Amino acid sequence: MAAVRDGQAGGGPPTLSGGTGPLGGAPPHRPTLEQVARRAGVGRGTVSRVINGSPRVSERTRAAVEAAVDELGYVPNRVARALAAGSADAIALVIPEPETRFFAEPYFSGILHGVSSELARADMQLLLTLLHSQKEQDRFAQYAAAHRIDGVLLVSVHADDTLPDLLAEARIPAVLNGRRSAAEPLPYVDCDNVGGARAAVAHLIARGCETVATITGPPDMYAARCRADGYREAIRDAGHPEDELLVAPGDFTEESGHSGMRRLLADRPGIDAVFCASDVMAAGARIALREAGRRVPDDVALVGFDDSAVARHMDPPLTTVRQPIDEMGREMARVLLELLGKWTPGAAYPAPPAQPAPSPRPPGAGDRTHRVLPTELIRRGSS
Amino acid sequence: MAAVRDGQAGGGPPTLSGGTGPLGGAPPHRPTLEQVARRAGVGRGTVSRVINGSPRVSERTRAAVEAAVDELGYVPNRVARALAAGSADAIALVIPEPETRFFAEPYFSGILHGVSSELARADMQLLLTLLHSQKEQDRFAQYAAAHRIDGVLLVSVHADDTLPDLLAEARIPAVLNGRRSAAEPLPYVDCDNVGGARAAVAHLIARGCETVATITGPPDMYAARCRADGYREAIRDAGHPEDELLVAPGDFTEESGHSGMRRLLADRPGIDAVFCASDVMAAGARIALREAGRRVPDDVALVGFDDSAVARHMDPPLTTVRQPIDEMGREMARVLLELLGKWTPGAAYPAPPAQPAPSPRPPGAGDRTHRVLPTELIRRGSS
DNA sequence: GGATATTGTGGGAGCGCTCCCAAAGTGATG
DNA sequence: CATCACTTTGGGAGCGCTCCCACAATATCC
Repeated sequence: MAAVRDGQAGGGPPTLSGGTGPLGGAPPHRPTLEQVARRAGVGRGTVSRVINGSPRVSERTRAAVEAAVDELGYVPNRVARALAAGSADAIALVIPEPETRFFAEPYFSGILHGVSSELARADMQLLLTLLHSQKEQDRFAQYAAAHRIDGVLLVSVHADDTLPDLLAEARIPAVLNGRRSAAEPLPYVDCDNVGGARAAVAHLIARGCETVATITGPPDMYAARCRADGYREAIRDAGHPEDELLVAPGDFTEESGHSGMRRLLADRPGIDAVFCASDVMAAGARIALREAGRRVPDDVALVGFDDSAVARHMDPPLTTVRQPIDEMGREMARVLLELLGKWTPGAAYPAPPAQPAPSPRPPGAGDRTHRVLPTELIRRGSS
Repeated sequence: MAAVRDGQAGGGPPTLSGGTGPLGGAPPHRPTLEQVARRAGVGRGTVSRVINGSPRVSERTRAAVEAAVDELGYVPNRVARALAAGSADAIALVIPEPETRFFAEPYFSGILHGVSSELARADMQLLLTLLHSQKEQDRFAQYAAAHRIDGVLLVSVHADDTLPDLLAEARIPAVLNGRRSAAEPLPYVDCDNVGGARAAVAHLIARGCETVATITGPPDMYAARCRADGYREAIRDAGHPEDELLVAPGDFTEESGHSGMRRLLADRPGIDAVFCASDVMAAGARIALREAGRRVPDDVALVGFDDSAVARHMDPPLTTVRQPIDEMGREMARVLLELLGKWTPGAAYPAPPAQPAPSPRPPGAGDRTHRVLPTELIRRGSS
């Protein structure tokens, strides 16, 4: 203990390095809670109470402690806090390696942005974890449990992913971005893929297109299936004939969009519109159309999904379905925070002294942990 | 609110959701080092030595401990370890808010990927920190110092950024991606902007272009100035006349590429090639060219910089300069890890007794901490 | 006026680990 | 057979915080 004190006793307030000039001054000694307490002439517990905003502190004392905190430039050590409190004040955003392509999309940046800003409000830290191998993926739940993080945010979940279950088993709160199936038991935040696809196709039909095809995403992703479902619903709603040859399977890659389009052109030369389940596939399809000498949108109208960067830069710019990405990120963070008890939706309201019976949840919207956000059709030149 | 405590004791979703929770399995009990020690019939110190790979353990003991670790499924608690060891085993990748546009670029994903994979090798965690406001930016150094992280990686540094200096003052090891000036004192990893630009322009000249213009990036970014310098060098090397009207200022945005191109076309109608300091500006320039009825590359050849997503999707695809992004990320992580002494054991933490004569400025004369990686010209249809 | 609440406050007891020192064990040496 | 050098091991002493219990110091009541 004496050793600790030395660093400070030697030369005045530790964090006045601003006064002594850059790089020249005192050693970068970080004051501890104990030192703040001594300075303020109070006990450790009291300082702890003040910095945690406990109401059980007198005004006088609080002011004294705050002054000491300022003078010393005290910032609590999060590691110590985490150890003592048993919670890390950090959550991990987990991305399986194969999904890193995904990074380059505004999608990812939007999620990140939303998550980050919501987390900042709760003063929690964001850990980014790329799982490079299947082994890492399997071990992740175990590591996560080593108390370094309080919860997990999972993006780009596939139907056969086991990680969510591993996390559930390990009792680690997790929120998925998207769901694995219609009956996803875990908390998730998704967008209305069915509705978005439906709106896109309805738009094409309203525009006068007769033969509307689609290029789908990989069937092991629920979002892809939903988009295909939306397509079918819109076709049915319009009373158009259902034709399975108008449905080309893709896998969200540009290449699959290209080959899917070629297949469609070969099977059904008369198509005059295509709904692609992703913008990237639409870009591939656009190339195939150009190769086939079809003009967009005059010969074939094109609509994508995602509103990614390529959409705006295609020629003509691509009509597409936008997801409320930033909001999805925020929502994921909120759901997780709520799960952790770190965030109360109605925290601003006076505390409910006597809560009435469990408030009945609106049907469909289900519990607070299953959320589906609306999409929006962005019209551009391709349709 | 006592929500947190309530959650733990009361039986909410968080941790102690009950031994008889919904999933019914074993209670989520995390074994401690102490328990492993007991199980293996050894002392805590010995277990610690084993899990940290100390050589001072007999084979017999090591085997016994490892068996106990396996049986119990022991994973060290990183928080406790960080507190005891005084280092957090985590570094932060910091991104100022205005740069989030940057996210949507393969650039960012590449850096992230490189950083992440190198960090994983060193078993360090990656904290992603978006600084949403100037205030957050100013406070960051202080927070960072609160021992949650060992070092910082900074991307997209501007000439007038003070954060790097704040970090240096707080003695927090930091590595920049790019530099603020030719005389950057802090450790950095950059790519050869001058060489890349030079190669791009030389390529245009070799191709037979007579009047090569450029649209530059914002002058407050050193990278932008370097690219402009590279342009000038190549012009000079080829013996072409230097003409300041061939240099249009931009700011890396599409809009500035557009207006820059219009200005160039107005001032020097005869230009037959343009080197844009970023792909995004090239996209803007491309639009202006189309508006002016100039064909690419027949009338005007176009080259960009960055090899971003737009480059591949332009029509024609854009010739551009690629940076070894993934490798830059890796290199940043390596430099930081080296700075932290993660390669050599025995890192003295709080206040070394009497360190002989360490250079007072960690980022002093650097060879190992100042790295410039080569770029590569990617030829596509636009030139 | 004495008993009982109420509000503030100090500080002990950890959280799970690393660091380090002294003790125990081992073998070679004179 | 005592001595010394080395290896291996156990466990005390924290790291900086939160939690919580006891103990003031008032305030409230019959």
